[in-house]
This record gives sequence, C-alpha cells and structure tokens, in this order.
Amino acid sequence: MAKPTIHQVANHAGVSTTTVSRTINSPTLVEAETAEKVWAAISALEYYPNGQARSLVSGRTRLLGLIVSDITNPFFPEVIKGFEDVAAEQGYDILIGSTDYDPKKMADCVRRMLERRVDGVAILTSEMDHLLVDKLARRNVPMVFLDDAQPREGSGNIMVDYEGGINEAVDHLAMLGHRRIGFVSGPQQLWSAQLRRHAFLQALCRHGISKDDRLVVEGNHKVEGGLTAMTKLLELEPRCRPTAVVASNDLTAIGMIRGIHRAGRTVPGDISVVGFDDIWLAQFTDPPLTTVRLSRTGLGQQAFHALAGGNGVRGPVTMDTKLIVRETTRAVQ
Amino acid sequence: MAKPTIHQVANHAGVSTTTVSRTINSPTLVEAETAEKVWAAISALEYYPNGQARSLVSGRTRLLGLIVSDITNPFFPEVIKGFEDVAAEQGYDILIGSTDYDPKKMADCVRRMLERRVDGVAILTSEMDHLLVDKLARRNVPMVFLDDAQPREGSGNIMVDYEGGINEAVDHLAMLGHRRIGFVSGPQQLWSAQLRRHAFLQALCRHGISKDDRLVVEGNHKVEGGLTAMTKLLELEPRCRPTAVVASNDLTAIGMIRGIHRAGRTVPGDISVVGFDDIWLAQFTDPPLTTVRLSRTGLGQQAFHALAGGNGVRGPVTMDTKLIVRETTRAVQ
DNA sequence: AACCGGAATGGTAACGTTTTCATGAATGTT
DNA sequence: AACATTCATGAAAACGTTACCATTCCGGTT
Repeated sequence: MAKPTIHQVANHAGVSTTTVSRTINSPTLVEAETAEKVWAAISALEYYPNGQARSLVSGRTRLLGLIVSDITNPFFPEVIKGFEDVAAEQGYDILIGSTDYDPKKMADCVRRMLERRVDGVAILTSEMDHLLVDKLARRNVPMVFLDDAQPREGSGNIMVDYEGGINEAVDHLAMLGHRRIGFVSGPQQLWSAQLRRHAFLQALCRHGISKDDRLVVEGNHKVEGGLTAMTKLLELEPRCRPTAVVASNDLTAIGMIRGIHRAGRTVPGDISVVGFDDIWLAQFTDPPLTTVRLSRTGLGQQAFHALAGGNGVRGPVTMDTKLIVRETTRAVQ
Repeated sequence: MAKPTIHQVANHAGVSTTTVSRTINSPTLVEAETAEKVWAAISALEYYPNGQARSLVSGRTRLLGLIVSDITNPFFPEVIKGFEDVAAEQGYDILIGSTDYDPKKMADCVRRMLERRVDGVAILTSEMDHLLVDKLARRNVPMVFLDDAQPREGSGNIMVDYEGGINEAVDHLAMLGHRRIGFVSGPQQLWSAQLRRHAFLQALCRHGISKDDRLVVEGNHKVEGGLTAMTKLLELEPRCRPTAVVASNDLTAIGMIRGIHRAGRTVPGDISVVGFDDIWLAQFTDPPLTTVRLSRTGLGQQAFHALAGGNGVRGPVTMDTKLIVRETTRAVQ
C-alpha cells in the first residue's frame, strides 16, 4: 500500500494498466465514465506515477542540469530562481551542481548529469574543460553556456551586452563632469572579466578620454579585491587620482566603497562609484549603489528556454543591461 | 553509439551483462582479467549506467529533495551548499524546490518529489501544510525539518539553540553597560521568530532588566522591516530610547543600521547593534556587524545526515550558535 | 444483410538495469 | 577417488511504465 503501482490502480478501478496510463497521459482516448473511475482509484490509493519507469520507456527524463561555480556567490541564487521557476512551470525538475571552481568537481557534476540522463544542461560557470563539454556534445545533450568565448555549433550561448550598460555608466559619469575615471576589473583569466574591461576602455575612448594605465587595476570580483584595489588607487598623487570609479561587479564596488570610507573619504562626495550586476543587496549598501543591472532571473529564464523552450533551435541570445542610478554618483566638484 | 547500454558494453567485452554490472557494483566478484576487459569496453564506449533503470530495479534513487522557501534569501544558499557538498560526496544528487511562501507551489514541490521517488526530503521552510507532510509520511519518505514546532515521530528535526547565542549577545551588551536594549523581532506567525523573541526576553530577565514593551517591535526579517522598526524606536523620547538593539536576523540589522544613519546618528557611537545569523555579507556591512553566528553550511550538513547519514535513526539535533563580535557594539557613553 | 470504420479498451513487448538462481570449473577434504 | 566447497560466470526474471498491435462493439453504408 505504501507505494501503489499502476497495476494496483488498474485493479482497483477494474480496468487495464493501459487505460490508466491513457487516462493520465492522453485523456481524450478514454471515455468520461471510465476516466472517472480511474481518477477515483488514483486518489483513493494516492497513486503517483513512478518517474523512473516513465522516463525509462519514454527516453525523456524532464530533468535539467544546472551547473554553477558557487551557489554562495550572490550572483547565482537569482539565476537559479529564474531558471527553476519557469522550469517547474513546464514540469521540469532541476538538478543542481556546483563546481567550487574545482575541475575535479566539475567532472563529477558532468558524470552525475550523464548518469541521470538529463534532458539538457546549463553550464553557467566560466572555467570549463573542453573534454568534458565534448563528452556531453557527443551524447547529444543540449547545452547552454554563459558568455562562452568559443560558441559551439548546436549549443546555446547567452551573451551579456556589457558594452551597452558600461557605456551608459560612462555616459552618466561624463555628464556629471568626471574625466578621470578608474576601473577595477575582475580576474583577467576570466573571459567575461576581459569583456567588461574591454567595454570600459572602449566607452572611455568614445568619450575622447585617453587611457591612463594607472587607473585600471585588477581585482578578483570579491569584496576584498575591491578594497585593496581602491587602496591602491587612493595612493596615487592627488592630481592623478580618479574622481569616479567603475567596478567590474557589485562585490568589487562594495569593497571599493569600504576602501574609500576607510581612507576617511566619502561616497559620492569625494569619489563616485558605479557597480555592475545590481545584485539584490546593491540597493542596501550605504549609500545605495549606482550600478548596471543585468537581470539574473531573466538570465535563468533564457537559459531554460535555450534548453527546453520550444522550437528546439538553439542559438546565441543577448541579455541587455541598463544603468540604475542610485546615490553613489554625483557631479564632480 | 550515442548512448551505449550495458548490452553494448557486454558485447564489446565479450561477457554477459551480469558481469558488466558486477564489475561496476561489486568488483570483488569478478576476476581481475575480466574486469580489465570490461573497463576497457566501458571507457571505449563512454558508457554511463542509466540511473533511471538502475533505481527502478534497486528501489533507491539516491536522490534527495531539498525544499526551501526562497533561494534568494541570503540564508539559504549556504545551507544548500552544505547540504549539496556532503550529498555529492556520498553519491547523492539533490532536487531543489522553492515554495515562494506559496502553499500551491509547496504542494507542487511535494508532488514532484513523490514522482521522482526521492530517498528523503529536507523541508527547510517554515510554512508547511500538515496534509502534505502526512502524505510524505504515509509513503515512508524520510524527512527532516528545521525548527519544527511539533516534531513528528520518525522524522528528523533540527533545532537551533537560539537561547545560547542571544544570551551571549545580551551578556556582551550588558557588559558594555547597556541597560535599555531593544529588540526587533521577525514576523510573529513564524515559529522560529517567536523562539528568538522569547530567547531575548528571557536573556533580559536573566540580567534583571525589566521588560519594556516599547522596546520590542515587530519587523519582517527583511531590510525594509528593520528600517521602519528602527525609525519607530528612534521616535521614542530620548530617555526611553534604547542604547543598543538586537535584531532577529541580519537583514533586519542591516535595515536598522540604515535607519540609524538616516536619522543622522552613528553606529556604534550612538546605538549598538547586534544581528543574528551571520550571513556572508555581515562582515561587509559598514561598520562590520556584530552578530550571532549560526553555521548554515553546518545546518545543511546536519540535514543531510539526518536523511541519509548512516545509521538511519532520526531524531532531534541541535545547532549551536555563538556571538561574533565585530564593530557595531561599543560601551555606552 | 453484409461490410466497413472508428471508438474504447486490453494484452504484451519493450526500456536498461540488478538480482535471483543455475551451471561449470577448479580446489580442497576425507 | 568420490564428494563438498568455493569461484567465476551466465540466463532469465524482475522493476513500473508506455507504445504498439489486437480485439471488441457499435452505428452507418451500400
């Protein structure tokens, strides 16, 4: 009684298992009266179809893999939420795997996904092994990546329009009269970090501001990296010092604000700060952070659609970004 | 070739499927030489056993459900991480479900878990329907809860030692000379919020500080609730106003700090603040937050062990808490 | 009256594993 | 030398579904 099978339901309703299956999956094929009996039996026995058996025969698991590097990074939970919400709506379940930036764990994730026969997998982590990806490709597992440097044929790729948002940010700062604008980048071995840095330099160029290498320093996309990078910028002699800084992500921006405060200066009084991502907490920093928003729930949704959306054609998708002006930017004195 | 079965492997190695299965699952039963041939075939064909088929016959899915209310709440990602890390280590996969505080979505989660035949489910959300829980219980699905008000026979329950940590916090404040200590609670329909509030009042009592109802106000465990609660506390006439406040969680504390700043006062100069949880970002508030730490990765690990740990006996477990002194507390002037 | 077509249902063979149970071959025991 | 015992393997029966092919029954054509 604990876990009734389709046979028990069939018995209880006095029909064949085929009919029960049909009642559930293609209701039009069974007479109303019979269907009623079947449903009665189903709820009487509290029958839940066995997903394993189901997908064994159908070949589809309605299971999607989602690989992220670190769920603890404030960037990811919202991505996951977006993905999961729309997946659940469509009857898909999701299998989460985090790699912790460890190739070994990454390989493990892939193995698990393969054994579970996921219907697709979204790989939202930056460091990925080509051999592993090929392994998935060979088995025709639909895939989607985030900011993949070398997009693969037949795989989805979600591209973020870094240029758009960062341009807006620099526009905004230029409009406020800033000419010495610094940038704290992410780790440059990260492709997406390179993209952001490049977008910044280009925006600068567009405003006819000549590049000053001392104003571009490398962080690590973490709070602590932003803090030390800022300290470095503040050590410049006063006339070189930036009056505004753009960060490669919000965590970095938060670290930078701390650095500025720690040096006894104020934001935006002395220095304006612009972040990137608009993580949830950006609105709660002190003062609230002006930043470029990248919709992460939207990103999750796109990732889902690229995998199981509908038509099955997978191609590149662009996520656009837009500047959210809060209180860390002000006209230069 | 795309998805080789155990038969193909058997053929390729010139043995029976039984032998292949044994090579994988109980290597002692097969001769070294044969095993070698089998492994060669396995890697030549890139064979991954089909998990669905596997668990269909074995009855175990090695799949664990994890239901949370909102993955976006900074409390959860670390819990998930703790849970997932140890689960992966033991060869379990996890199925994530979030309820968004919506009973309908909760019911949906339960149905999905049941259909997937999870080997156990951790329900880390506060609002849960008894009927749903009974449904799981009737099917003998191992369960574990967080701060369950009415622990069920045979189900695990993880209890947080709120008293311990909050006592430490009040000790700390009393030691610094504070006598008028406020508390901003969580929503009182939440059992765990009641527990925290109660722990605070008891700690106060222990220090011979009489309760002042004006100093205990209800928040909502969010930043915005902390802010408005604090505003309310600051409206008290100066001689009643608290010199220190304890928050029911860190989000609330962050809101409170903002409220204090907004009123033109300083932390900890004018008012000391203590949070609860020690979410990741607590160390990055300005100034860094003194708070009571509750190890969330530890919590996730406990949840896993309660489900699949080993001996199979499930009972209550206590998570202890401890004060982390940072920079939002100072001796009263 | 014989026939055809469709609608409703049932029987059974897949799906890819693991788990009996059975079979030999080899080793050890008396 | 006959007989247990272990060891390494294989054949076939599960596991719970769905997909395919019958079968039956009925109303409608000719």
